[in-house]
Amino acid sequence: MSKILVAQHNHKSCIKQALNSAETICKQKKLRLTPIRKRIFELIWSNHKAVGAYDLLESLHLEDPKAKPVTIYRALDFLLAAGLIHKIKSLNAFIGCLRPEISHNAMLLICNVCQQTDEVEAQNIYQNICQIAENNAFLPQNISLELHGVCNSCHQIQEIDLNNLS
Amino acid sequence: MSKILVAQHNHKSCIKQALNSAETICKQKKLRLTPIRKRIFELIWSNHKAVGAYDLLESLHLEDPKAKPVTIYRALDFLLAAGLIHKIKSLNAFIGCLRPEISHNAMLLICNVCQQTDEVEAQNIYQNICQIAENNAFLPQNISLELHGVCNSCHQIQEIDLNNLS
DNA sequence: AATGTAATGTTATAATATTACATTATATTA
DNA sequence: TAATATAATGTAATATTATAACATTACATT
Ligand SMILES: [Zn+2]
Ligand SMILES: [Zn+2]
Ligand SMILES: [Zn+2]
Ligand SMILES: [Zn+2]
Repeated sequence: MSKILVAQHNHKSCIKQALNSAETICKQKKLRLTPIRKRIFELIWSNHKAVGAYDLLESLHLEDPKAKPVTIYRALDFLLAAGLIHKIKSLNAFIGCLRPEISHNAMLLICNVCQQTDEVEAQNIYQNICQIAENNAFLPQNISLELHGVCNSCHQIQEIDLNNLS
Repeated sequence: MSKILVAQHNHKSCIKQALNSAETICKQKKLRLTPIRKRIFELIWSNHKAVGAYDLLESLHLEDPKAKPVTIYRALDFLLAAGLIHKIKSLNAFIGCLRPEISHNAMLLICNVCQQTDEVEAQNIYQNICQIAENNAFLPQNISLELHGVCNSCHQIQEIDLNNLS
């Protein structure tokens, strides 16, 4: 996704790749990517917007009207533990991880306009953060770094709008 | 708070200072720190642990049994907007800001053991973050940086425990 | 086949947060 | 000061997000 206008990208290949990665990783880690878990993973990957648990439930209801919240949350717990998705705490929403293979100290970029979320490498940031933590005698165990703002695509649109006004 | 063992500090002076700052800031910004808002601010400052909205409601109920959730959330909204408190998104909880006077790009250090939360200066981190955002053509508007881990105080206790075991 | 463990089904409920509208307090200014 | 506008609070209802508890089924291991 990074630096690529979302409108230009072939999302079916995103989904395909995400599913491939997920299956490989689960095979490696001996985790069971059951049909429910896989389906919810697919639903999360239906686009690049963070999705809430109850949105997922609504989608799942189209296929399984009897599905309950706990079904979703269990699948989400599994996918989180497997490192296949991220929880965006500032939105209480979930997004597919872009680089589940590698241990990723990622930074989430969340667009306030189109809601699409990107994930970028931030290894240096994490090192700096850990240094500051150490300076403060704090032992970090879990870091949550979320940026809300305007993505390139939406920023360009805004500029176009401003130009058209004048 | 930083680098000071919490057990050693005089928390009444924390509260006093926090209230003084809040009143000064509200006067400057022409914001109304009404009795309700002030009281909830005090309740938030009752210690250095992040507190949930419904915990606050429970406390407030001791004084005003008719208080409703929306009372709390309104006060929280005001205090957040005034920059007097932070919301810890990973906990759905709130904590008094340690440096409300200055525009603060802070980093929250949340202890998984004692739940006490510290806030440290992280100007450089924020610059690095913004640089990475820029590299990715992303315009940052709001940054949320939360570290969960073990604070110095709890870490020392753990070491003592380990020593005693052997 | 027997057994233990993991996953799912099902029901209920907990925890967090907001909407809508009425009322009261405060600020503005005629 | 009285009239008016704006901000704050009261009150009730409801929306949203998440978990607990226990029964049943599927799967893995022996
Ligand atoms: Zn895509
Ligand atoms: Zn966007
Ligand atoms: Zn203190
Ligand atoms: Zn601690």
